[in-house]
Amino acid sequence: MKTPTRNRRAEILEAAADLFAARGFHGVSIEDIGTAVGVSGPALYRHFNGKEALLTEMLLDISERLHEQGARLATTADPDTAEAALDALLSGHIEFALTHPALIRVHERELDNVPEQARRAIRRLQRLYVEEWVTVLSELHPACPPARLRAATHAVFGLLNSTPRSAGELAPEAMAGLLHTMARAALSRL
Amino acid sequence: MKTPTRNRRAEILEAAADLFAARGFHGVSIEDIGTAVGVSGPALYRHFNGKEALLTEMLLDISERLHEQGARLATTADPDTAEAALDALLSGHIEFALTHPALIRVHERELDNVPEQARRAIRRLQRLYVEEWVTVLSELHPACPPARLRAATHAVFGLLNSTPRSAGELAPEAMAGLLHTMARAALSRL
DNA sequence: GGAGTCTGTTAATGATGATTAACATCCGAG
DNA sequence: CTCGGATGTTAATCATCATTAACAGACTCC
Repeated sequence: MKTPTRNRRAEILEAAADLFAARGFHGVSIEDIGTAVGVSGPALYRHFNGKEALLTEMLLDISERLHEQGARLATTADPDTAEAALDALLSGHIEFALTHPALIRVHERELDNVPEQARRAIRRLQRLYVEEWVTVLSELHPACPPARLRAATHAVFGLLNSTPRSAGELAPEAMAGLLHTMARAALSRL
Repeated sequence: MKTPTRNRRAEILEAAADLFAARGFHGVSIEDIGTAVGVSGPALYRHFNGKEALLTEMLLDISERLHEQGARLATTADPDTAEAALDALLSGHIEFALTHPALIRVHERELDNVPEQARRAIRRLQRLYVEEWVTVLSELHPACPPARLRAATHAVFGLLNSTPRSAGELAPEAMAGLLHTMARAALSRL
């Protein structure tokens, strides 16, 4: 029985993400998560070392995906294509946020519940992701100081990550277009 | 002893806001809050009916302040001054977010931990606040469907409320200016 | 100068919840 | 077959917490 095992972990992570997003890390019990995947309670310890370990793996995974995606899409040293790189970053982030609203929410909110060491690793990945944006933006706004570009990047993340809050108001494609337009405009005047 | 009493409640609410913002509602104990204001634990029950009641009052207060502020600043039926009204709404919200980052954070995150009835009241105030923005925006973008304006408003809130996350990167005045500029730009193209 | 209200304090009380123990199944490998 | 590992189950265990009880000082008003 090697193959079915792969799924359990993923199933658990997915269910836990939804629950954490809805009620917060401390608002969800191990038992809740177990129930959500059809097993009950302590069974989760066969797959994770504990509740914190579960959250840690979730956040590390998200941060890695965003960072990796960012590194792939921002690969542009050329000012001519900086515009294109920014559009790619925007589309990538929007796609992720619309596809995985629960993950975005958890990523935004639960870092403090991760044990110190892992938290540092996660923060590093987040920082690297931000720097990818800053690099692209600095080509578009050479005169703008890095601190300002960083703050602007965080602000745009706030805008793009608003998705989970306004869910259902608009169709996904319309929402994607709107977010892209707004973010693009917000970043045009720095 | 009439005067000192007034403070306790405010003190408690303030300390609780900071703690909730930092660790989340379920991550903070009554004892923690007590300690933060220099009394210990059950003393809080002399001022609030319980932990949920405390959070409820906090969120109601925030929602009321934002709504009241919005109603005051958006008072404009005139398309000529819609621009000015929007600027006022922006400045007001930014001022609030920069002055009370903890409150903004709690307001954004903890609604689900409020008991049903109060939650409805809070949601109503939030909805009214959004509608104030939508009203102003609809004068600036008459062709834009309301659902889109609402989504855009939520997105801008996400941008403006990014404050707690990028704290310290920039001086408050610089941050205020940046957020205003970005939000203005984001809302110009709908 | 005492009754009453306000605020606090320190011990229960009772739940809830994370984690671990002890005890089954199932299944593939040899 | 049968041994071992992977997965689960249920019954402890041990903390942490919200909330309530019982008791005490302080200050106001009469």
